[in-house]
Amino acid sequence: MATSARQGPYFCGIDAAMDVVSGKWKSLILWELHEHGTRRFAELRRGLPGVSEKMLVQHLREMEEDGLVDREVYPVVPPKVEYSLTEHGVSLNAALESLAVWGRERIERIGADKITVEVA
Amino acid sequence: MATSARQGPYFCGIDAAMDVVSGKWKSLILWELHEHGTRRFAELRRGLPGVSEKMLVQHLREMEEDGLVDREVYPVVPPKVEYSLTEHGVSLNAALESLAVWGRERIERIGADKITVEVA
DNA sequence: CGAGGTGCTCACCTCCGGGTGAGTACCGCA
DNA sequence: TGCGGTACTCACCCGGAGGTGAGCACCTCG
Repeated sequence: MATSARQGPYFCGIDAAMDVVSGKWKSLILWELHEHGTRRFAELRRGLPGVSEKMLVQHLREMEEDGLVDREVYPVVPPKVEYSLTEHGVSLNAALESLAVWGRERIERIGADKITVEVA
Repeated sequence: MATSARQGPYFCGIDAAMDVVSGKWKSLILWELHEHGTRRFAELRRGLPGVSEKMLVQHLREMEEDGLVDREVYPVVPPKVEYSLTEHGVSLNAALESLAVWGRERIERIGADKITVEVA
């Protein structure tokens, strides 16, 4: 899935969007990038407690293929790669905002625990 | 997962919402119910080509637990069960609308096939 | 001189979401 | 009489998403 375009036939717009967001960390990556603008690999890893490096790379690669994130590699001696949102990534985030609002209301309703991420 | 409240700790509102929509057919069920109002089990099954009965039941039960759908059983001789959206289901659908718009734009961009469901 | 950080890749394994197919209790229709 | 429809449940299996841990090439800091 990571190396091939997904583009499966869709029933409606929803699953076309879901396809792009499906993946345990996709939406969180989107959110991180939205909050902080440009981030390096290790910064993202630290910002998403619990993510494995493999999954981070994999999801970032998929999101790059989907045209959601930009990946800029600096050929310096200690490797440096910067990730940022493309315009499509930004607009997807905007579309997710109303979902986020609904989710927050749901959290209130059911009284679930919420992890508050410490922003270093 | 079907029989226990999911309520896991969430990073943010998005995954609280995603939790509720995660499942291959959840968003489509939501859409069906939104389009047609009240639907019977077999009507939903026919409206979602490719869904297995087990998955339909399972998803409907989860969505009932999550307070998204109402399930009304008529104790008549040929079994009759009607499903409809609760207010939370309706509001979730509204929140998904902007996602759907984004998804439709993405379909345009990548030129993916789209399954057009014939509404009988 | 070694530990640790940077951005990965690779191999392996586990778990569970989802599919398949059968069974059920009752009815109407041909 | 038996087939098909209604609304399920149950048992089983498979594939893939996701986790674990190692390795790598190079550098800097203690």
